[in-house]
Amino acid sequence: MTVKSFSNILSTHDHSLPMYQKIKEHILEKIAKGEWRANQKLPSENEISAELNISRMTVNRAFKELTEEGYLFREKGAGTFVAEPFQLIPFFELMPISKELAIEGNPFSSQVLRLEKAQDSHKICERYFESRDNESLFFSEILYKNEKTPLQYEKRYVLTTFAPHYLTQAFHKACSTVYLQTLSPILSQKHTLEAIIPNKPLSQLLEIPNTEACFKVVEILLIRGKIISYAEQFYPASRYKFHSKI
Amino acid sequence: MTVKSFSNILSTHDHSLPMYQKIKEHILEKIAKGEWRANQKLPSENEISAELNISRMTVNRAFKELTEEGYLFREKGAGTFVAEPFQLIPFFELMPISKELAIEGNPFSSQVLRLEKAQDSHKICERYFESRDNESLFFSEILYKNEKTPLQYEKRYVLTTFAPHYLTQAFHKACSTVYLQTLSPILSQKHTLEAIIPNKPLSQLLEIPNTEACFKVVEILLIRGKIISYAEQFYPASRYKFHSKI
DNA sequence: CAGTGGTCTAGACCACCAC
DNA sequence: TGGTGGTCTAGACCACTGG
Repeated sequence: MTVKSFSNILSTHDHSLPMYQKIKEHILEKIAKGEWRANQKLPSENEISAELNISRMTVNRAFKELTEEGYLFREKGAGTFVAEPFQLIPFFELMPISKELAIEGNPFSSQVLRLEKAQDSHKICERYFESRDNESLFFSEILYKNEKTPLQYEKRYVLTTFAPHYLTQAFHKACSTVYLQTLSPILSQKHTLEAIIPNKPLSQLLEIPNTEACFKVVEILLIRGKIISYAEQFYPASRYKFHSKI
Repeated sequence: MTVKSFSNILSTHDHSLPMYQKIKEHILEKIAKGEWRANQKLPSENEISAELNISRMTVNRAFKELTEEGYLFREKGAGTFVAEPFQLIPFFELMPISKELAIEGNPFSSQVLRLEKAQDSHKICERYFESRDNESLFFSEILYKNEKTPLQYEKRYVLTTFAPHYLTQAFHKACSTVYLQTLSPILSQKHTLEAIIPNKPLSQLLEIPNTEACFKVVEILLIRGKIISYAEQFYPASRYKFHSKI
């Protein structure tokens, strides 16, 4: 790649934008115009820094950011390449139930059905916590309502060591998810979304006919990869829809 | 801030991790432990680089990345501070079915059940296209399979003016969504996700017992706000789960 | 004013890759 | 083996902030 692809970049003495920004925009323009196509190799950091008479670190910053933004990909020892154009992938947000109702300004109430030390913690640890230790667990069953309409039934296990005061909570202002999130700033989480047909007790709890489906959300909370809570949440599908963002 | 907050970082000669990573983790740990709280000021880049006897650029990279990740915020001329803990809102991606199977390296086949000019376009325009004009529409019914297992049933209406060659497509390599996306670079889209219990014809098509729920996705494709396609897609819930990307 | 972060330089060493 | 990107250094100048 000996072609001078960057020579028409504005002079180094134009300080309206930082140099790495100018490089980024120049590259994006080439890609947008189709001048550089997917999987095509870009000039190396050394070539560009030599051509523009700037430091390699500056070129590196431009390349690194464009890579993080998904426009390029890099291979150690090989080079930097134009990435495949990406598609708009729609996604659905899932907010904690209390947060969601609060945002919409709806009243929120919770009915604690059970809140106790778990009996069969050994089995639960093995099944849901990926742990062979018999760790001590709390168990809760909560029904969250919008005004008087059930919106979510949740059963949850929590490590007692993580949330020692869990049993004293009323979950009046915040749902269990939000409560646990406040306990640690470094909580991470995984969710799985399924669709199910509720069994009879569940449909009675949620006050829906058993001809109606439910969303089932499995929520796993982790700290540095260790599971500290496992929950299953059920939403009546008639009262809950996901709308895509983007 | 004269306290030596970083002195217990592993020696510079430990090359198991890049230095900026070690700094990042050290900072995250302090935040996690509550040692540094929200809005608290961190030592400056200069202080840390002096204390650890490393370059300021290395500290800068750690700070910059933690800021991009939302853990810190910075103010020019003032300093670097711990950010408010943020809530992780999980979201679920919905990829076009052919793209999803391609990524997972699965075989993909499609069975076109119907592909024709729509009969009752006037009603359809009014109901789904927010249009009182009687615009000409194509109609398709397609069953997408992974190997021989049905994965998605889709019915779709498309403006004939947008996709004049729609009837000649076989949808062997790309599903209808991807085909339509290739026709215009400025397509936007809206999706709605519901859970339903399938009726008998649908459960037969998808080859599932009628005790099993389905995801129903409504996909609306638009160009500059004008709807050009309306589709309903049904996924058997037993064969399809959404996993959150945080 | 002194200190801060934002940017940039002109080198350097390394692991990795293609040849 | 020579080129690539990943990382790091020891300086530097600037605009901006706070006291």
